[in-house]
Amino acid sequence: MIAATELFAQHGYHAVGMRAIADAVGIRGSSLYHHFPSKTELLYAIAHDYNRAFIEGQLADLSPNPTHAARVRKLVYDHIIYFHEHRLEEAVGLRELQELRTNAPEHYTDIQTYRRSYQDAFERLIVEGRANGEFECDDPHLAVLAVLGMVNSVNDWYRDRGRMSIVEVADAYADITVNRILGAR
Amino acid sequence: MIAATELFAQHGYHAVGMRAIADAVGIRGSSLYHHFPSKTELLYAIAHDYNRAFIEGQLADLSPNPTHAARVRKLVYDHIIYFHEHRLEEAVGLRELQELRTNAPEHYTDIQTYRRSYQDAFERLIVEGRANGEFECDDPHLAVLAVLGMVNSVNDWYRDRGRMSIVEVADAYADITVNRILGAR
DNA sequence: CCCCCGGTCGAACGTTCGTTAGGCTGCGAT
DNA sequence: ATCGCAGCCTAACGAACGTTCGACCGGGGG
Repeated sequence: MIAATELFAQHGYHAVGMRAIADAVGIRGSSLYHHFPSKTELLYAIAHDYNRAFIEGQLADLSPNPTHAARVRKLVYDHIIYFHEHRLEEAVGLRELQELRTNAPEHYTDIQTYRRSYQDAFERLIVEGRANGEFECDDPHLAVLAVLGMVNSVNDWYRDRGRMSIVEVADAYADITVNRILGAR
Repeated sequence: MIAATELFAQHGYHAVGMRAIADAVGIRGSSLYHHFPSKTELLYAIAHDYNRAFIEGQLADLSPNPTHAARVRKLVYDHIIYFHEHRLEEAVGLRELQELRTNAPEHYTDIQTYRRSYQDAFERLIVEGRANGEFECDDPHLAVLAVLGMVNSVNDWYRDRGRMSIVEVADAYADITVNRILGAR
């Protein structure tokens, strides 16, 4: 399954055949059907496992952080680190969702539910932080979308051999999110 | 070509066959080869025309704006409006670039040059604005990447029947960019 | 009037696609 | 010792893929 993830991430779902995936793990194409009932289900398995692991990990342990600002900072920081470590799954999970939408709608809505719960939790954090005076922010809903767009785009340009390390980027983006976009006092 | 753009945007480059494109314009698959020498070149034509039109339009008339803050605001605002009006081309131009990268590298670098010139112009604006005291911003390069990620993600969630109109979103994002991320005084 | 040629067509090329069917092998449980 | 079964295999299915070829059709210029 991780072989399929790499191939999907690199070439795209439709550009990779079952035989190519099988080659990557040293078996024949037909043998894949003993592990996954169809190519679509294989894609779903990748996207589902990845989203589930990411979101459950992210939402698990926010309470130890004393302030909402610290929680948001940790959320953004961990988000970027996790996305970088799992950038292949992420590329598949985002780019090929359209495929699930048209070929397996119930699996699509399933994954959308996960993503939505993450976005909602994030927004709740901002609303609460604004209510107790930590944040100064006109539109929490829009702020979440802006922040998520920002952090999700890191993998589009970040390269390991670049000017900054990934932890420096994560730190800087967490700063921008909390101190700038959310206007923490 | 606009028919091909719609199909590529909706289903992805590899999921759409030449015969499907031909059907959409009322001819047979083989007739397409009198207009484009190959499927790859058709994709390139779409991506190239779109990127060229967008970037030349964006960088044309910034000088009338008095301050750098006003220029950045207009850039972000127009960027979002344009991306929304041409969201199909944009989806193709971004998502299928990988295809050009592996199948037609010289066309890929060609388009990357366009995108890079846009990013550089944006960054220059921020550097200058910081130099004359309009902006307060630690890392202009990172700020550009953050802003571009933010504005490029609008089409992933924006729907015409939603809470806000596209001009309201463009306004709000321009505000966030100038007043928050760039810390305009 | 005829000729040229851009545009379209049907047919076919060889390849690859996702998927199925049936058979072989080797291991763990009974 | 025997059974069941997971896992892999080869072979094949019909369909679709990108692309090429040669022919035909219609209209504008000589």
